Amino acid sequence: MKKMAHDLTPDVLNDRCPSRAVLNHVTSRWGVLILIALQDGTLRFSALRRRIGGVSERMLAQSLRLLEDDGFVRRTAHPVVPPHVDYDLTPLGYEVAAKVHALASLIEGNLGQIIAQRKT
Amino acid sequence: MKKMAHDLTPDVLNDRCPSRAVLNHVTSRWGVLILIALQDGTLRFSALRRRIGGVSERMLAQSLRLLEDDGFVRRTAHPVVPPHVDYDLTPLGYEVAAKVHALASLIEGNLGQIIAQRKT
DNA sequence: ACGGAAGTACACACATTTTTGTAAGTATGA
DNA sequence: TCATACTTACAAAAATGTGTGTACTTCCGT
Repeated sequence: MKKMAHDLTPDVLNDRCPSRAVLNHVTSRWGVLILIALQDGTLRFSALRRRIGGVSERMLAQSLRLLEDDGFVRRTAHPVVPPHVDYDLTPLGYEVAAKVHALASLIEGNLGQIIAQRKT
Repeated sequence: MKKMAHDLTPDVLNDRCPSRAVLNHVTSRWGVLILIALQDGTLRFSALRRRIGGVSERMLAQSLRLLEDDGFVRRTAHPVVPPHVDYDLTPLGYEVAAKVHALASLIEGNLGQIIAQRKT
């Protein structure tokens, strides 16, 4: 028995592979920025919102939950009023964030070039 | 003269920074996959479309143009009929693709864990 | 001291915007 | 007839924004 119906090794190029969804969470508009922001340490919801320019409460909450469900972000809620919730990266989340950050830095570092040759 | 009105160093966390747009092109649903697919070498439009599961002609063309404008992908059209167009990565595109690929591989490699702990 | 305003971490309903898909068209060779 | 590499118009789907509510606490002014 060697032949299986569907492939067992994850492949993002494959339409039906579940890795696609996870990749999308990580590379989503706000997901990327959340991971980068949390690299510097724990942040609470409101601080994260201030750190990431342009994000709405709705999208921040939504994106955080996806990353939490995937196991990249840890949520710690303190049972106090007014509410206090801390967010930080899991070990795996840290690895992912490092890759994302490397990508963002590369782009930031070459932004001049990129924009310069655009109008060519 | 030390104080400038707006910051000159790119920062993706800043709402108004142009690096945001470039990052979005690269991390877009199809942009990521195009870069990964082109890492293995030159591909023509139709081959790329077959390689990337689930992409429509429309989105492939659109995403390719964005990456081309940003200088990550090079387009080479041969003046023949029927049309023949080759796509490959620029040096900068190659660097970006490597980072993206590293990210995708990390996710693929940990997909088991990720899915396993989800239902917890 | 007392009323008022702002901050907190969201959820929810609703509106708008953005993204993506679909189908059709093109000129021609195999 | 099918494949090629797109473009364009139209339609559907998905993402995102906006405003409201919550149950309090702290800070502010008077």
